[in-house]
Order: sequence, then C-alpha cells, then structure tokens
Amino acid sequence: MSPWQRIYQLLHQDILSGEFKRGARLPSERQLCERFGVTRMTVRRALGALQSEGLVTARKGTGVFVRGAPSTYQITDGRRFIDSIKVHGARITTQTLSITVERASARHAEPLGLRRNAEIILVKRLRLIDEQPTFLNYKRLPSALFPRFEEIYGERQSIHDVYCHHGIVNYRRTETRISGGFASEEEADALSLAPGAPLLYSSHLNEDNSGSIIEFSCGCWQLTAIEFVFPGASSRETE
Amino acid sequence: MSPWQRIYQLLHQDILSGEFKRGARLPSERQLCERFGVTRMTVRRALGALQSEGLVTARKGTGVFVRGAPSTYQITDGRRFIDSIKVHGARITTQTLSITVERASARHAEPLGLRRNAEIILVKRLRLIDEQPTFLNYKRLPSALFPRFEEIYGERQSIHDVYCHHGIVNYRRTETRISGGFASEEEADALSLAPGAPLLYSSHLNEDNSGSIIEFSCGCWQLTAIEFVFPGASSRETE
DNA sequence: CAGTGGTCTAGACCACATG
DNA sequence: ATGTGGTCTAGACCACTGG
Repeated sequence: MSPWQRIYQLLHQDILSGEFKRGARLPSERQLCERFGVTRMTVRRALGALQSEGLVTARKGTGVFVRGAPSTYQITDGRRFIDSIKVHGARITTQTLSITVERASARHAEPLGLRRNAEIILVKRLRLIDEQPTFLNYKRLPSALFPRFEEIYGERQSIHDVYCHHGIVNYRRTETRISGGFASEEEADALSLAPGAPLLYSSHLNEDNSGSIIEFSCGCWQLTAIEFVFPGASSRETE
Repeated sequence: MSPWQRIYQLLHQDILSGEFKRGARLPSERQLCERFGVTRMTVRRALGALQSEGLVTARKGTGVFVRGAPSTYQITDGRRFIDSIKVHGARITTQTLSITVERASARHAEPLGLRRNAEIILVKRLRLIDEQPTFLNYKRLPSALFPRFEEIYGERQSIHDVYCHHGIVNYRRTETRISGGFASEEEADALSLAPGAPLLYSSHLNEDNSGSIIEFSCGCWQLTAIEFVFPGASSRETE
C-alpha cells in the first residue's frame, strides 16, 4: 500500500472512530507532513480522497475540518421529505437561500408545461440534517399559479402551505429522476464541499389533481450521504 | 483560471468534439507537459479530473485512452433493461464474468428470505453499451429454486429463460435502491475506471407471484453514464 | 503579521507494458 | 531497452484568514 493510502486510512479511521470529532480542525498539512515523514503532496493526496468522500472540508487560510461521516439517510419516494428522514432521529432544518423570479428557459418551460419566457418562481433552499448541509434544493413553480408567493411562503417557509393557500390540497409526484455529476462552485459552496466533488442529483415534478404540473424540483446531495428507496413497479420485467 | 483547469478544459473539449476519438491514445503526460509548458503534476491534475469523470482511462505502462463521452442513458424502472436502453439505438452486449455458489451472509440472507449459510447462486455480469463497459451487475438467487442453473442459463445467457424454465413467468420488482460510492479494485477493473472513481449503485429485488423473493440484483455504473427515471408515486406529498 | 490551503516547478525512482 | 503512468521529494509563490 502506498504512503498516501496509509495516511488516508489512518485519518479515515480516526474520523469514523471519533478521534477527530465533527467540526474539529485537523492538524495542518505541514504538521501532518512532519508526523508521517512525507511531503505535502503525499498528505494532500490523502486529504483529497477524504474530501471527495465528504468526510472533510478544506477552508482556505483556515484549515481542514471534519464534516463527520456522511450518515447515509434513506429517502423513500412517495413520502414527504421530513417523514423519510425523521425516523432516524435526525434533526432537520431548512434555510431558504433565495426567492427569485426568472423567465422560463426551454429547459424548464417544457416540463412545467409553460411557454418560453413565462414567469417562474425559483426558490433555493438548503436542508440541514443534524446541522450538516446535506441537500441543496431548487424549486421552480409557475408564477401565474401562486400570486403573493413570497408573502405566504415566508410565514412558515413551507411550500405545502402555499399549495394549501391556493386550494391545492392533493397533488402527486409524477416522475423522479436520479443521476450523478460533479459539484459546481455554487453547489460546492452550499454543501461545504470542494468544487468538483461527486454528487447525486435528484429531480421530480409535482402534479395537481387536474393534471397540471405545479412544481419542478431538483437538487443535489453529497454522493454517499443518501440512499433512495423506491417501491416496486407493477409490471413484470427481467433486469 | 488555473493552468490545470485550462488544460483540463482543452482536453475535455477535444474529447467531446471528437478531436480525440474513442479508443484513441492521448499524448503521453510528458508530451503534454512540453506542449503546455508545465510540469507533470499540472498535467496529471487535469488528467485526474478527466478520469474521475470517466472520459479517459489510464493504463499503466501503456498510456491514457479516451473512453468517449459517457453518453447518459436513461433507464426506466418497470421495464426490462434492454428495452430501457435500446430506444436510443445503442448496441447492448452482455458478458457473463462468472457463475459461482456462495453461502448466504447476513447481508444477503435477509433480503432473499433465506437462513444464514443457505446456498446462493452468484452471477457476475458486465453490460456493454456500444462496446463500452457500462454496468457491472451481480445477481444473487436462492440455489434451491434453480437446479441446473448454469446449464439453462448458459444456453442464451438469460436469467429470464431460467425463470421461465422453472415456471416463473410473472414476477415483479419489489424495491429499487439508488446510492453512490467509490469504485473498488474489482469494480474499477471491470468498468475500465480508476479505483476510487465515483459510482452510482443500484439494487433491487425480484418477487414471484407467490411473494417469494427470487433474486437480489445489485450493480454499479460510472457516475455520469446513467439517469434513472421512476414513474410517479400515488400518494401526495410535499417534497 | 503568521499560518493556512491552493498551486506549481524540477527533478527522481518504481512497476509495468511493448517491441 | 525504452517509454508509460504511479508515486514521491524538496522546495517555492500565491491568496486568503484570523489575531
């Protein structure tokens, strides 16, 4: 095993075992060099692996901090976010990062069933699980359907409330997509990850009783922080 | 933009534009150093990013080869693998890597509804899409249900055939899970990726008409090579 | 200001693959 | 034997952060 892998494993172990607690600062790279008798490049290689796993976050000019083992949360389709996670006893909080209005691009007009340049409300939110930024979520809603959105949403930061306020009490998720990718600057910043860190992307559409699409939601997760669980399909199949 | 990012973008562009075709060898690291006027470390940083994206594969002692842009395939739950992919006009082939018998560990006994140490048939397969290794799949089936498995499977390399041969004509997927992780040696080797490359994991259970679990299937994909599409759920929800 | 992580240079040795 | 990628050393300068 190469030196950087040895260092990686030691640090990995120390984080999982709680030797380095969540939020704690690791020894500086130069200190680790001395301790292990290697150069910075070797230490940085190990730290890089820890970073892409999301165990650790580097802050320029400050240090490397333990993000804590990314407890894998199960999220079950067909349930509300809160319900899926809360069973594990984790504490969930929501930060609304911004509420803006944008014009529908082709990419968003089509799924929402709008014409190009229609007004769309864009809500950027960050879900924290046990104080750890875990899910960056963008919701897009047709502006025409939700007048006074900001005012109503602001009361309890709940999209559900906005739906109810406009008489939408029943709705369903029509399609869910899962894919993978790499963190942009914005995504990395929000999730306290390094740009380029691997992510899981999820997106879905919400449809009201009449079949109109009322929301397009998409978001990203640190790669190993989440497991999606979907109930069975009805049709038979081979794969 | 830092030098390594500039090099990364140039190579990225050249691969997507077809300047470097699939299967082609990139200039050696030392040649790239000369061309860009930087040291190997800088070139390697750029190549490393391309590798974790799966655009490129390094073979020790040989060179760096273009894997081709990982065309994103959609796989739709509730359909046979072949049907989900074939619509895009891609050519799918299957390699059976091995067929072995193992004793059920706790991890596999439970989902399959077996007792510990029961015999399980383990089939390792590799799916190639347009000649590119794309999906590494492990299937586990209760040995007791499928006598003469190897013989029947061998005829056409089809699990479906084995099911039919034992009178199972109807079955359904009971649960699908999606998660993320990093490639082990074995996974990286099979998919022509570097160990530690980010992956998408998928798994599901198959259940026959009587409700018995007849298969536990799990596998991995290069992170950006696949998009999973799931039909809508029936219940209402907020997230 | 001193210390941190981010980046880069200019070498070196190794194991591996190919001719 | 040569060239390849994989790894490592021993420095260096930068931008940023905090006291």
